Amino acid sequence: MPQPTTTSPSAGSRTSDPDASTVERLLQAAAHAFADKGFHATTTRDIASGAGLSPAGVYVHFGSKEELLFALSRSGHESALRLMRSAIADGPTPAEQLVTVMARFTEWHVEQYQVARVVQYEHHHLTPEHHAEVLGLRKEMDSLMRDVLDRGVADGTFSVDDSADTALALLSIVVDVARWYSPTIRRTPGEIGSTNAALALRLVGAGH
Amino acid sequence: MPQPTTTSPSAGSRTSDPDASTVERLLQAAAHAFADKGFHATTTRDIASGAGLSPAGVYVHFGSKEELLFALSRSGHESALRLMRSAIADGPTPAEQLVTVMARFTEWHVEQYQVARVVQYEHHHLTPEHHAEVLGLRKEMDSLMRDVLDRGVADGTFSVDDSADTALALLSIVVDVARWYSPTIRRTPGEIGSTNAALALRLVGAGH
DNA sequence: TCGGTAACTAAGCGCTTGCTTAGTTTCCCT
DNA sequence: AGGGAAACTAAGCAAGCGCTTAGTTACCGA
Repeated sequence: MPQPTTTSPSAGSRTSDPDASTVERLLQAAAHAFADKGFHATTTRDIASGAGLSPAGVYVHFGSKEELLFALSRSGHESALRLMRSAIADGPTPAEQLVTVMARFTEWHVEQYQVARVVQYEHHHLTPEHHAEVLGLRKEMDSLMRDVLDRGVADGTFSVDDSADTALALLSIVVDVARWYSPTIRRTPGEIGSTNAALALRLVGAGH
Repeated sequence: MPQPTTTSPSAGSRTSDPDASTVERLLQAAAHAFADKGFHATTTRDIASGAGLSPAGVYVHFGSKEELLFALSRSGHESALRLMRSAIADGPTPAEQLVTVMARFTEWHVEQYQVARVVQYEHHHLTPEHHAEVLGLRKEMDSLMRDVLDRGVADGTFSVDDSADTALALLSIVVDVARWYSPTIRRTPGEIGSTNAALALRLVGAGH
């Protein structure tokens, strides 16, 4: 009964697009709930009703609540990494790479702020095995950012004391968006993105 | 029976200084557990055994788990605010105020990283009333930082596009320390503090 | 000396949790 | 037409949760 003709089992508080597939709706509902209340404060019943299913319906598609978190966390990390890589590939110079990666990665944190929150703040609730896998992706983000800085230092456009410290600060500015952003804020993703890109240029001494 | 002569009721995993008062030990154990696993993943039994008490012993001193979080969150916010104010009072110029506030506030996030994590990441689990009280303290932090920037812009030492955006980025760099710091890291609080202070000077265009 | 008070524990209550089981419906392949 | 797999629900189980109750111990002022 994929499309019931009359009413759905829990007419309550659906938090996901009713036209999406069941797996997609479960991921959306889980992202919504995990971002809002955190992994442990979210019940499998929250997720089920958010996806328009009975409590048992979750387990047709995912073996556990943690498996849902892992699916969300892994795909979130992968799309963040993909976005960073393509932003860097698009910039001909380190300065343009830095601006593009800061702007687009910031915009992603705003537009996908629920997924971003799960990615940045819920990954330590994964099982040790899943956590280790995701940590590898996080280290890759870090070194992508550091490599941009190192290239800019090498060709003389950037001047930074320590590229690891500076990369961490740049990522802090971006990651923290997922903490403070709320959809009630009136600034657009593009505005926040270009603000952070401009701050990045100052941090690497490329404004002067 | 404040000092049992033989063995304590739960000889298990005490996480707090056994010489401190019971209330102090409860706060320490709660800070430890909330920082490590988050508010909802922490059980009152974790806190009790961390403080060397039976599960019921918590309720002699605190009415609920949330009341413990509130006590921790409020006193944490208050000591953070006190620290910011005194750092600003100690600096004769906006540039020195910025350096001091960034260095000391960063050091606090490192040295008190368990309390800092609770302060920065657990406050949304408070009741609406308690949350509102703490939000007032957080806004005060924000405007303290913005005021430093505005004074530096006014006297010509800083050049920033938007003091609110820049203040947010500066606080992001500091707050994010509570996310990434771990006691296994070999850098000292002083080193991390002066790194962040130097980054701050670059962000406000005071390095020239 | 002794009554009151505060700090504490053993036991457990009622509820919610993650997840399972057994069964129903729908659809598709032959 | 009819058999089987897949998607789903109703009901509920065992465990763990926050917190309470009833009682014990230790201490302190009169």
